[in-house]
Amino acid sequence: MSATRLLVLGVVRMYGRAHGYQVRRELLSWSADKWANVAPGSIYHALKKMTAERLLEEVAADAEPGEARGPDRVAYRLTPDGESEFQLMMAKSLSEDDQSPQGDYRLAAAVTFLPTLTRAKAISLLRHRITAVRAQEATTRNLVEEAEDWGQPPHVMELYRFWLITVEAKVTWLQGLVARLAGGNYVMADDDGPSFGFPG
Amino acid sequence: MSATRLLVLGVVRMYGRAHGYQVRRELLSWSADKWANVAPGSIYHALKKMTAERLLEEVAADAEPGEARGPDRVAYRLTPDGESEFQLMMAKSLSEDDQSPQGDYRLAAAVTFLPTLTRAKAISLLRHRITAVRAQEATTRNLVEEAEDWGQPPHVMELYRFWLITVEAKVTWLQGLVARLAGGNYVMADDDGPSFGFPG
DNA sequence: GCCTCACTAGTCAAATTTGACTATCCGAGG
DNA sequence: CCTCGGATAGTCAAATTTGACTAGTGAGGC
Repeated sequence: MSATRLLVLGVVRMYGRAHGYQVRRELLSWSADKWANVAPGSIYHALKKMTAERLLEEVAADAEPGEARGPDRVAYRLTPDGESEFQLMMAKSLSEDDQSPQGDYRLAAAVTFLPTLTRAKAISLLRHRITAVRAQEATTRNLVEEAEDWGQPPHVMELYRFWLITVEAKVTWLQGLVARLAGGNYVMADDDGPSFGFPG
Repeated sequence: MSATRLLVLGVVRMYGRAHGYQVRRELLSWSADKWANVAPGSIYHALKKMTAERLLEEVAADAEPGEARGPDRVAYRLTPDGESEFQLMMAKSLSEDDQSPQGDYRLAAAVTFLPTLTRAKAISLLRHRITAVRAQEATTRNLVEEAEDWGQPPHVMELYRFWLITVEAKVTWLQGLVARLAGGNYVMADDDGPSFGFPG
């Protein structure tokens, strides 16, 4: 659903085992408080919610050498359900463009974890999205071209124009990204070599 | 703060006197549930909140001829405070680009009410925003060009690219809008002729 | 006359988000 | 030894958002 869920799940997954503050720090270091909504409370909430949904499970925090500090320190890791939910959320966030306010933040979150997918999968999901966005683009272009007759105050066309130019930009970027992926950029889950992808 | 507040305040202002369902219908007819977050509950909440803040006041609903239907039907209208708050929100929403998730929805909401401003004011506010967005554009462009060194996994650059292309699109549109305004398009608050602007 | 359907108008509990606030530990400086 | 700042780790009440649900009214069909 929300970008926060995907981000939190993804960060725990990438650490293998993480407690709340670790996730929080990581997300802050990505400035994710800016482009998604990740206030501290939301993170802890997401962790608990997903634990209740059996996507995460609590594990004893590693008592790291020489550390017995501070509060409780519950750590989390993904369950098998969490792993499939993560794959599902990635697929949806990359491929579906639900022109809702949050759509782009989910997209951005998913791109963060892009190397966790195989190259072919990533390309296929993004192509799916391109189709969807293209359809929107066409609809909006029509709106802009025929809006005059439509009984709406003329300045409303500016909104359509704004939408259109945004959507065009998105298509351009998506196509570029697909091209770069197809051209072998980035180390994906099915590549070898120095892996920046996160181990499962 | 939120786009909803501006939308609700603006719709009440444009009707002069409106009850909740009127606002809701109007906003739905703008598909504002898609590009801002206007669920029914938020609208009624905003109305009550702003009433508590003395931006709106309750007035007896016009008992329109032959109607005594349904529930309570409280109507609202702007107080003087509400009027200045509206002007303030318009100014902020148009001129400040707080790269937060909600920034663009506020912008869109404000554009909806653009003709309530004088031409000069609208142009000046938008120019201010262009400056701010340009600064962001430069920052992001740097990020894209120097990201390699930055110790981040390379695919993260795609995020920057996405941000950059979005920001570029926004600048293009803003400049176009300013040009159209400067060229005399749209009937603004200080124009005469068949006014589509909303009477104060 | 009665039933259904759609529109009108709004309520409310539950879910979520916010961000200021609490509390612990560590190291440096005095 | 004491204290003060900063990082660590998280909590919690309040604010906000969500959207399914309630309930009155009129029009049209049978």
